[in-house]
Amino acid sequence: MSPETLLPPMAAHVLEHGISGVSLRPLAKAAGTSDRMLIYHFGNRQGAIDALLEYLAKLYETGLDSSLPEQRAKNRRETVRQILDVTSTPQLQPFMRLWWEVVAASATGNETFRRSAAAIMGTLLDWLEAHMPEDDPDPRGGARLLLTLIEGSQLLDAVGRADIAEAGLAALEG
Amino acid sequence: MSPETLLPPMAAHVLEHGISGVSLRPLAKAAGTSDRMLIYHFGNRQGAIDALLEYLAKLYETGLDSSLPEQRAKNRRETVRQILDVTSTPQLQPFMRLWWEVVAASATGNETFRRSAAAIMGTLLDWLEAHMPEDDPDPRGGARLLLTLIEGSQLLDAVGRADIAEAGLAALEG
DNA sequence: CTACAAGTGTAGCACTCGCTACAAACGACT
DNA sequence: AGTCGTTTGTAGCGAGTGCTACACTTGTAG
Repeated sequence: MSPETLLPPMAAHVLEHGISGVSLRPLAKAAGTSDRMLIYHFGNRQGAIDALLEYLAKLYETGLDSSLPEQRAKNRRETVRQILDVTSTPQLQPFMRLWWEVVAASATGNETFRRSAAAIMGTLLDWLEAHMPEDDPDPRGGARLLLTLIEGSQLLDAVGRADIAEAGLAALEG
Repeated sequence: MSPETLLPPMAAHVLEHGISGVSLRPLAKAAGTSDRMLIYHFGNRQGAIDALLEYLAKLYETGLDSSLPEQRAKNRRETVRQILDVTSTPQLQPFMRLWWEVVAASATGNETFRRSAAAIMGTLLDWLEAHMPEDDPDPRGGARLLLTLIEGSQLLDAVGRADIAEAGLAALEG
């Protein structure tokens, strides 16, 4: 069984059980193989995690790309909504839970996780810049403002204070 | 040795090594005692973590309160700056690393962590509402907008994209 | 057919984990 | 002096950890 065949079921496992503290034996079982084989294919535990992270990031970005609407919104608030509506979807919740693990690991200085996180932020920023309202006076700065707001909203949602982000968004001009 | 005496060195340990995956023996060693005694005082590992979390939240809130400036800023951007300047201080970095662990645990549904996180957001929101610019047209909504921005900025900082938050903040009106 | 590399199963090592059983020391009170 | 509840040390259990040694099969190339 090749690593490529292994990755999808492994990804499903970490999406359900978390990635930062995942251990080899349950991970291998989820992929129908043994810890012995994971080490063989990925070198060591960290290698497996790195491969998983790369695979999941790709999976997330393509999934996001296909879910986000094509047309631009007519104001900034709606542009934010376009992203939040997609990322709050139930089937993306496992990815969001993973996201917080990635952020936490990034904050401790883990370079693999940080690269992954920075790349995802880059992707989102690109999408935002390309989907700012037609008449926006400052698409470049505006996109960065909105990305900051989006991440803050997702955080407040994660800790059960979505109400704050909701009211904050309502107070955004335009 | 009472639990109250134990908590400060234990808190120092988790501030350095993380709290979500902390194990009893190193934690006990940091406090000059044994795993045996931690179980005795806190019942079990979760009890120790809960007590630590409560202690650390209090510590953080009082530290923040004393570090934040008294007087109001003259515009929203400066209000945000007041908080970001404090939380980006080197000596608060361990608390920020802990914060991401708390958020990640909250996202997985851990109620202890979520309560703690929600309380901290409440404290911050209260401070913001009380420190909005004098002439702000919508202090209530504005404070919520700024809290969302602040959390987003901290996240982007954690993943090494502080540049995005910086530019986003610059694009904020007022 | 043979030789060799890639892949895989079994067993196990040395370690850490949370937690407990048991017993001893200790101080306060009668 | 004796009794009793609180606190502490020692030892260890059963489970899980990452990883390795060794033997074996399998597919492929000469």
